[in-house]
Amino acid sequence: MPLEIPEVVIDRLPVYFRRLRRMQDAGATVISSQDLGDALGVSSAQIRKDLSYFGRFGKQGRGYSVERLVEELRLILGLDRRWKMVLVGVGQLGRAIASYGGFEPQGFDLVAAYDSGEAQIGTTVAGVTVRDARLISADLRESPVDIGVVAVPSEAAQAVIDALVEAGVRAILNYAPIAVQVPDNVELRRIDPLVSLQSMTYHLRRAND
Amino acid sequence: MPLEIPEVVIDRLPVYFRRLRRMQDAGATVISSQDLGDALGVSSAQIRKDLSYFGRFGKQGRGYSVERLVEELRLILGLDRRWKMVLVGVGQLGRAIASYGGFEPQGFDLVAAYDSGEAQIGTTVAGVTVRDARLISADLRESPVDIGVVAVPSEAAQAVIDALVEAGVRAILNYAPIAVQVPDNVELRRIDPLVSLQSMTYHLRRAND
DNA sequence: GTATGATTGTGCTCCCTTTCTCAAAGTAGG
DNA sequence: CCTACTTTGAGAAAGGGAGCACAATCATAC
Repeated sequence: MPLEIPEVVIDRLPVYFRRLRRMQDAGATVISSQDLGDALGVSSAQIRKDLSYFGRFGKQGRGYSVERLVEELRLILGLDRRWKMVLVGVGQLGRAIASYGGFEPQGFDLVAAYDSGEAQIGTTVAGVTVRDARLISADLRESPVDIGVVAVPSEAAQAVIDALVEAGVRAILNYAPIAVQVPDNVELRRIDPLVSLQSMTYHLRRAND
Repeated sequence: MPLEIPEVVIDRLPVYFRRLRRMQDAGATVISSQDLGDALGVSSAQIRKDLSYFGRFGKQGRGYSVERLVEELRLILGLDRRWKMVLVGVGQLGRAIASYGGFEPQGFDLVAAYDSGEAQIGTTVAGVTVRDARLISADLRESPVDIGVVAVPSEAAQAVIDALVEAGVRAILNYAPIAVQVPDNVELRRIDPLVSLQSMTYHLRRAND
């Protein structure tokens, strides 16, 4: 199983997982790759191939057990436990992220928040008290966390991320609109709505039909 | 120029654009593909090939004029004009999006907001008054917009997006955590932090080093 | 029990993307 | 002007992912 699994495959698994859970809630017990693919807008072959990297979960003539698949994906993705997150940057964007209610039910707990601004330090956000960003290193050495969520201005992003990595954080979710560098052993994802908008306008400009 | 340009190339252009503008602000007049690649963590060959789809902007032995390249990318991406956006869904997430100050300076104007909840209709967000979501169709027929930003609950997302597409919107930015379908001639991007987190935990689980 | 139909898992092929490579073109210094 | 160095643009090669196709397997109906 520890053979090379393409990154694109990993990125699709959460999408499958989410859809399957909805189907499970809706009472479905069995699903074919065809039907799942139709629901998600991908080909059935892709779903079968993606899943086959991890095992043989289906039955010919029948399809996949929804329950079984949900449990397998939960294990594969590491969602059978809770993960600790820290937020750095509690400006408007940071506060919105912290108060977004969608993380906690999925196993992601915000355990601390940091900022470098006098005005923010000491305030409360989503149940935690905002601490001085200079304490990141010391705090995380004492009680490690899994994921760093970065919502600071572009200029500060690289330094904040360096500090998080230095403090042992191995996964970063970057909301700052800038390209940052991390070592190979650190996972980085960026949330960048402006880039999405700007790639859509390329197509809009050409769609004079 | 209207030959087939890969989607992945388009998705990288805004990243190049943003970095080049920062370099321009910093006073840089010339940049090599090597240096730009180093700054962004991509190969110089990729940058040269990406740019070569659109023209020959560089000079051998010298590199690219930063100013020239910024202007070319601005035109390519359609950022030499302003774009009208509507927001659907003004709950916590929607309000955070609306009040995010990063869109307007880049040419994206929020011109209207909609919600289906009594409690929200009539309130104000980011300078616009929230209207009944049932008015989307009529409103947009009268004054068309370019981009729809969707921040409604998962259950409502597909219906809202169908309504926007029906009303002539050709680009959708979807914040709802669900896979939705659009016709081929409509651009769709999704902003999905939870999927990003869940693909990172796959790697975290395996990184017991 | 048998026939019919459905569906998986996977080898194979095709296509798309990235990287390699180098001739051509430009720069800089003396 | 000449030499040494830099960098682009693009053809060729390599690499990787997606879809096709089908044998194997399971379900169902009668």
